[in-house]
Amino acid sequence: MTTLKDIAKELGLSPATVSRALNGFPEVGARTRATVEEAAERLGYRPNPLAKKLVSGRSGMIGLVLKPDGSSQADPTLHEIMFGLSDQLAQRDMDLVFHASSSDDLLEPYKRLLDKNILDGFILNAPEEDDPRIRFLQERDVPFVVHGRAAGHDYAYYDIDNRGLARDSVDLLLNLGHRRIALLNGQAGRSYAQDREAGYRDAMDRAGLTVPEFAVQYGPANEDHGYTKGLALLSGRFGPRPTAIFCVSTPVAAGLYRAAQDVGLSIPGDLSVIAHDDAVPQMRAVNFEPALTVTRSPLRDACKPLAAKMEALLKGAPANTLQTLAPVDLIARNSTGPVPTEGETPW
Amino acid sequence: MTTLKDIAKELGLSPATVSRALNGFPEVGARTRATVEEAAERLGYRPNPLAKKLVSGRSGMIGLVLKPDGSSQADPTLHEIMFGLSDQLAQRDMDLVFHASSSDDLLEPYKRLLDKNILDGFILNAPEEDDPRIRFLQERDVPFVVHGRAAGHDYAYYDIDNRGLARDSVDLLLNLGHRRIALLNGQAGRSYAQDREAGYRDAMDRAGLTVPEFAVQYGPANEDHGYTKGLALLSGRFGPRPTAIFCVSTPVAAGLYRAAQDVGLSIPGDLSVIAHDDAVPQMRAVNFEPALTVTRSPLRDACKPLAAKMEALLKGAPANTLQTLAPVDLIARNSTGPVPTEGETPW
DNA sequence: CTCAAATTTCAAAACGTTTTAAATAATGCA
DNA sequence: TGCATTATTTAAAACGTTTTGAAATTTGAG
Repeated sequence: MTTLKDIAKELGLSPATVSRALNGFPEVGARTRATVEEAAERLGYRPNPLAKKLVSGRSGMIGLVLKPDGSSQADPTLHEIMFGLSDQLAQRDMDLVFHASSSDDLLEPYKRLLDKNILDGFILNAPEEDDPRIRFLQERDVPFVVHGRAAGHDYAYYDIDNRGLARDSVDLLLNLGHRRIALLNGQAGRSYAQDREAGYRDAMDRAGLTVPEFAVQYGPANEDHGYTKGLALLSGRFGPRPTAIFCVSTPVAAGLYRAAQDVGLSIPGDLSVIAHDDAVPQMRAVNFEPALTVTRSPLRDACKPLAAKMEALLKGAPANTLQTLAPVDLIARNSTGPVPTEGETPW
Repeated sequence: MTTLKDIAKELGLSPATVSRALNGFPEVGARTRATVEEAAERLGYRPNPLAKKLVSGRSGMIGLVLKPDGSSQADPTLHEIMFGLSDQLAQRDMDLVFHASSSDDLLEPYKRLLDKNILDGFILNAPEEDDPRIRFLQERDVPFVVHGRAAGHDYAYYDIDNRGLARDSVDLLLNLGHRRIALLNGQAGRSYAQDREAGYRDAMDRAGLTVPEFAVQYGPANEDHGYTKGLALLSGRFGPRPTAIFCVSTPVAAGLYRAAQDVGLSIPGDLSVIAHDDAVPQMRAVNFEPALTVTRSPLRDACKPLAAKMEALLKGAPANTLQTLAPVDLIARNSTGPVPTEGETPW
């Protein structure tokens, strides 16, 4: 391993000059710089990041803690985030230190990693209302960026406009004449679920429609949940069945499709379905039969801003200037249609 | 942040003594040690790992590079490995640095991480025959442990006895009277696929049975592959259909179940199915209908030995003493039964 | 008590870099 | 030419630890 000193000795220069030459400082002579660069290349010099970080106080390592809790198991969204994030961080010369927390103390893995004293910051996902992780990191003054955003956010985040997309989705259904519109939501505590519910209620309110309690169902955003809760809604057990359902994710919609088939309802003839699409590769909305109408925002798209915000944060940008709320496109396909005539009466 | 020097100053000792006291060196007085430990506790001292590693040359970071290639659709096995590995490494005070290689140069991410000069070693998965990654790491003298094992292995690895489990599976089918036994294999290049095929052929050979070319089908070990290739085998297009099929994974078996249903064949009446089970939580062999007969070795079980081997390797153990080939259990359930009378003639 | 041996502690160097403050060399201007 | 600037380079300190070799202290035997 050739070090800075080796180069300095080789050229009869001081380590300081070599350091500056290689780091593009302005006060180094053009000739000197050229010589140094040539020597560095020739000797195959690779700076030792530990040494660099020791003095700069930065390690270039960003932590990501995920909990392998039963429901989020094999979650394709986690997959998507991890791969995308790793890629985007790498492009900014940072690395992803991944930790799976098996402990059920949420904070334990953060404490452990912080104690090791080697991370520059964290990326959090799936925040909840009044999230203890956020409080903890703020208390300790550790830089972090959140994917998503909970109420009263005074930190760096990237989120999509969940409230807006829900409003848009419901508006589309309202314009098609639907009145009995249900929501197959995500887990109750999650802020994205709360925001989408708020948007849903905004639109329903504005249309003067009341929302019976059973019309909003919570659960993990997977196919099983879509199937069982979809079946329950369509069975008519709660009263007249909805003519349109807004699903919190495409897997939920897939479950709902199955439920509709089992009950003998056609889409979009008897039931309109719209969903939010995270655009994970293995569940493509276009491949649904009929093709699924969605609001679409690829999870991958979140990774770049998350990495960029982390970079900015570490460079000293104040957290409250690093907040993004991204708008979402609505893509109309074939799973939404006019309300069936017998369904025009509201709940 | 309190440092070693802070403690030294606080107690009127030298940093050297404090260091030794905290690291359990024998030559430090009992009283001194007690005082130091007390002070360290009181001041909330956390050693700076960068500094430590700078002098020791170790970082405690282990790299894992995965390629998000299209076919590995949200691969639950990757998920399982990542979570398990992170956990096991953490227990040994190491951390997982995860990198998703989007580049199609296999070696690029390894080079990049090595150039950063911060990793102690790598964990590789899914080796192929004459794997370029292995050659590369051996050339550079970088410690690594392989999950799986390719031919001519002179490195540290943990693998299951793929050849043996395939042999056992086929033997079970042979004992039930089956003669036309097919293999739905994984991707052709992968060493685990080659080993299982070898075991399959061992057993068939020993029974004096010839294996027609179409009886072994390759592809990604997912449900789609199981369905399409299963359908092809069961269609009779290649000749008399197999009466038993050995599947390389439970998702493949799930696809095959669907195919059998579509063709109108009952399991195990018309078709016996056996699979290897990685025991990922979202595809449980007991929940198959009928419950799936499998050879079972949880992926999770691989993580502990992998982490342990890495630890040993870094402590200086020679790689060829760190090779494990784990035996696999066969669990008979309800998807295997006696050969149907019309199926007793071999291919 | 005394002296050698054993135990404990210390000062300083080392790891590979960056940064500060000071020194030297080069340039410009009168 | 001489002096003040400016441009370039250097030596040394710093980051927080471990380790080496020496020094100081304690212990034990005679």
